[in-house]
Amino acid sequence: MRVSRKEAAANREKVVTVASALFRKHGFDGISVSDIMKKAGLTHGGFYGHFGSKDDLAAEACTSALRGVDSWISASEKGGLEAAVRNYLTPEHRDDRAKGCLFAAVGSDMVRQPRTVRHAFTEGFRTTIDKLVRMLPGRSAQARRERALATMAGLVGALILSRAVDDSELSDQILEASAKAFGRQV
Amino acid sequence: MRVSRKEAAANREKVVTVASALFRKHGFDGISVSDIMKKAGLTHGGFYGHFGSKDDLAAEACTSALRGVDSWISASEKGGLEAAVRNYLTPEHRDDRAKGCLFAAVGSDMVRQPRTVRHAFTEGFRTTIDKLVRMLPGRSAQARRERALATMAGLVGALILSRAVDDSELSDQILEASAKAFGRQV
DNA sequence: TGTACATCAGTGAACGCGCGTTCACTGATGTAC
DNA sequence: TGTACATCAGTGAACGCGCGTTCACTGATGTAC
Repeated sequence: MRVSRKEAAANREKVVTVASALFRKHGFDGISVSDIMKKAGLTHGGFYGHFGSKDDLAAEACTSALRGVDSWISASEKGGLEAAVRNYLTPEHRDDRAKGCLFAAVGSDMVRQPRTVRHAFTEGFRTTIDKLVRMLPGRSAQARRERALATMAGLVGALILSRAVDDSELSDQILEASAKAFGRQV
Repeated sequence: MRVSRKEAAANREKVVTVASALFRKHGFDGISVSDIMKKAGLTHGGFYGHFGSKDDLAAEACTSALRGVDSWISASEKGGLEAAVRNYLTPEHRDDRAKGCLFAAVGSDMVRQPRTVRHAFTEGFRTTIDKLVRMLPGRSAQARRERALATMAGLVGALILSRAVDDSELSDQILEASAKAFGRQV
């Protein structure tokens, strides 16, 4: 059953990618090592040849998920802040957690995660803020950074609440009101 | 071992109160029925005399936790929106999840909860927005409501991110930048 | 009001289950000659 | 380049554990007379 090193490396990467989607969809406690491995086309026994623990995978999966920020930022570069906000607060993003923003997918669970996972999350957050700052107009660097922090908070909160609520009309209203508020000058 | 009806009713209420704090602190999956009952001064076997399931308790605990919104709103009534924002985005609120806002405590997990729990959350959210709308100045009712929705999103997102991040300096910056942004005219 | 009995709130052992993790094994890959 | 053997990626059964839930039991409460 041995597999070439190249294949093994590809398998490992597949597991991380699959995990980053499944953790976002189901939460860290909502998906098992066994199910992750199955979705990656493997059996659960091989897991510990690649990762030290489920938590270790979670940390890597966070880092992997946060690479998606790049595509969001670059897709919004021309339109500036308003485009970034509009691209983030869409019904499609709300309805597809597996491919969406990690901050919104597991944000309120992060405080209960082990050090390594929180650290990966935090580094990804810093990177995101830095990229957002570069998109913003504004006088001082300080003012731009403050605005980036508040805007990110607004976006994450809006997406989380729009997902949490069980009424699709209210959910749409949250997205629209937030897009309007955070897309213009705060 | 039987206990008077009055005591039984008080025990039931105690379980709901304790659960509302423990769910906020540990998340729905992070605390067991057994531990909740222990914290309420009872043993786990009696649980199903009061509740149909852990999920049923979770729904009641959400409703209970959302009654705390009243004290936040009334404590901020004189100072208006700015006071409400300042009262919400404090380090104390960030550091005491058990007594804090349910939206921020379990927001990103809510989409994965059973119908009854999401419904309790949603009704509490509606009530909160209605109360917040009444605090806001502004022209049309529509504009005030939109502003309330966006502000609540900003507050919840800021609190969640300030808790998620593993760097206390960054955490404080999130709170301060968000308080500044959401406390003034959006 | 007092007695006799039915009720039922709470106890703690036990259940089945799925979880994260371990391990002996398999057989293709990689390497030494 | 070809052969012989060591390596090790992946398999699937098994582990101990804690979970939500059930149940037979206890004994104080509530009620009927």
